[in-house]
Amino acid sequence: MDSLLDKLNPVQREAVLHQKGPLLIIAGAGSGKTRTLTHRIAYMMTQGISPYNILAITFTNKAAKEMKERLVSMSEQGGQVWAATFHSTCVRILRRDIHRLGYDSNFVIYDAADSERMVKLCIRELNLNDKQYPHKSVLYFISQQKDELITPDEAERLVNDFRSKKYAEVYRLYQKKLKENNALDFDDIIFRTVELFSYFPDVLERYQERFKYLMVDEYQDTNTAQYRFVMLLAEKYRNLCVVGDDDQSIYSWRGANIRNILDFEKDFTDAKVIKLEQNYRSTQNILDAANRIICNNCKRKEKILWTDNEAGERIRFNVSDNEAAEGNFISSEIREQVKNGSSYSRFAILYRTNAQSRPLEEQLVLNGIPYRVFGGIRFYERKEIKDLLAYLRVINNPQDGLALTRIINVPRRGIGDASVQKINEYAGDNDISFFMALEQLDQITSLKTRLKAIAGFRDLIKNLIAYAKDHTVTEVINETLSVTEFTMEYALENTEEAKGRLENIEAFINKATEFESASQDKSLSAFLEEIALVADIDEYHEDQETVSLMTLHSSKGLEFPRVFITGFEEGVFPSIRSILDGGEGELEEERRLCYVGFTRAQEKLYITAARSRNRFGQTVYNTISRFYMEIPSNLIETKGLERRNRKKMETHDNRTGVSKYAEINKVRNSVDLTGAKNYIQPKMPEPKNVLLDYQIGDKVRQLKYGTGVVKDIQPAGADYEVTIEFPAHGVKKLFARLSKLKKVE
DNA sequence: TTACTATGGATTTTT
DNA sequence: TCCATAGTAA
Repeated sequence: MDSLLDKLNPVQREAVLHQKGPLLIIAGAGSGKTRTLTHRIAYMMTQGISPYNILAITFTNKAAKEMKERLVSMSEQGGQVWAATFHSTCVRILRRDIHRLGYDSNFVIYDAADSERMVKLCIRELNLNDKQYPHKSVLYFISQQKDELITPDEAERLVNDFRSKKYAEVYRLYQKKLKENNALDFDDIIFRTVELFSYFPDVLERYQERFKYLMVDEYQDTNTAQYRFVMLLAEKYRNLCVVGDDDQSIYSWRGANIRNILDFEKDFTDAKVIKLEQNYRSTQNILDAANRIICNNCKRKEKILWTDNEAGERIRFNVSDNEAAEGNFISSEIREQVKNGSSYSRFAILYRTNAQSRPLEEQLVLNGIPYRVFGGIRFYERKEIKDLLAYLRVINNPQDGLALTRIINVPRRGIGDASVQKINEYAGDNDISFFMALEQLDQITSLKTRLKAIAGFRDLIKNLIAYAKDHTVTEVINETLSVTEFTMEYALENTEEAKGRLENIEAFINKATEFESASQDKSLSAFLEEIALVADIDEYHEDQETVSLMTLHSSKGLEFPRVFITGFEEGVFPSIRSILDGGEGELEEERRLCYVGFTRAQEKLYITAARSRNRFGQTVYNTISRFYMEIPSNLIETKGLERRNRKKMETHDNRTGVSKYAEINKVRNSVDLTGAKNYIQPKMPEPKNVLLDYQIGDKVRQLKYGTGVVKDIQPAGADYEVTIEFPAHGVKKLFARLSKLKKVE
């Protein structure tokens, strides 16, 4: 028990010992926040507090998982603590009680793309013009309202002008449709839970009793809805500990309200406030620069990070002629250091926007540097995966009209918009769901020649639903793939892109298999739910031998020995929008983003800029980021800028410099980057054909399932599907290439 | 119904 | 430049 406290510094210890009543921990970057939180929970349990009464809320699955793992390693009861994201916590609460709000407890969760499709439908249905009412901004409006706990009725009352009224009208229709589809979007998950707590005190009380001790991580990122959720839960026992850093608030555009953390002491006048200011991550030079930059923001809680670490090297600032040269500089720097014994995984390349990754990737490819891009188009947002998921969603819940209309013509079966429209009309007239309309197809006389194709689709779905009743998720996926001939189009295409898609499908099947072996609840609905609530960054593992590329936003919470911050230019970082129409508020958020970026670096920080870069196909000339001027010159070593021009980058010079890179541009253009999002340069080229050193009847070993006997081997595209009977896990179908089967004697 | 061309818009995105 | 969308031809 004492050893728990021994591992902490005095301030951290103070936070751990304060167990009852409101507590605000301001945790600077790299100050051992997670350590403090987990120790606090572990210490609680030694003081006789039941793990059953503790709730720790995070924003990402990754943070929740990390916390759980640490707790398990620290305490026997650690595994019983409820540590989860806002969304998964609320989903669990809703599954139990949402029927009180008139929803069915097996509601589906819409992701961003589903919401977008739904908004488009609503705009069309209200006969609004997409030019005057762009779906993106309507979607943003709706999300904003929900973050602020504003219902459609209230929204309509709150706004005055005609256009905003229309926005509110779309919101109302959107909400109505979601309910008809028994669906919740991400914002609803929080909103409906707050509603549930507000309208049904008995439900609230049950959870207040259950969660007598609350902890909220990244509190600076909470929006109004999440704030209400926390306040309601904490109201009764007031054992609320929030942890955050106002300087790392970078999601205000997603509704995060920085005031939540700044006003905590007003919400709880008896709150204890603890500041963790000792940094264990970065060198003094990096910290000094970060401190100096963030000091330029006015609305913040005063704090100065310090460290016992050595001063370290100076920050390196490098200006190149164009973005190709920028990428090349980074690549040679990495190559040089790896040659001297460093490893790829020690490097991260950060940028403001995802679009910046491509020219960087090109240079990495040219230099043979293995890398991995995080974010961008997510795995579950890829077309082929979304299509396959839509099938699963329909099988799970045929009332899911959005999913149903997505796949009705995938792969092509000659059912176009016109037919869908007619079915929709019939469904609307008779007040039934799309699927019900399919059941009564014969009544829809207008369909004529298309009737047969549609009936075929309907029967296909019905068969799959029946099949799913007594088969596992993986089997259902395989069955779906085979009866729909889903992969046929891709297999025939035989392009790099199509190959990538097939690989994604394989990877998806593997995810399903993984799910089945890891999860308690192996049902299809549990699988879909898990998928709905994961992000790509959750997949980040330190052990991959690759350089990591990601946006500055995605990098929050991570650390790397060596960090490159790229595109350090006016209009790129800070972004053009924050300069043009943002006002000081948005610029301050950019500055916080810069602070986040700097504090990711442990040993060495590089900042790079390019004099010119391509923007939407046109060359633009940027000046150096204003943030550069905020770094004291003794902390930074600058290359590529004339001394007299340090304050202001030239605008028209150096067009000649481009020719220096003409050579490399030629090579660059010949590099095929299709599907290179997750490009990992293989050390040895992988064999095109899968060589199998086992046959039917052989005993093989697989990482997860152990040993089993091969029952069948079937070709599947460029791969083989191997059926194996495992004594401990039953019969599994695995892809040879991905499941790494080894023959055992 | 689909396959083509023209047009205009384009941050960040924990779930 | 890349992408989604709208309009048109077949």
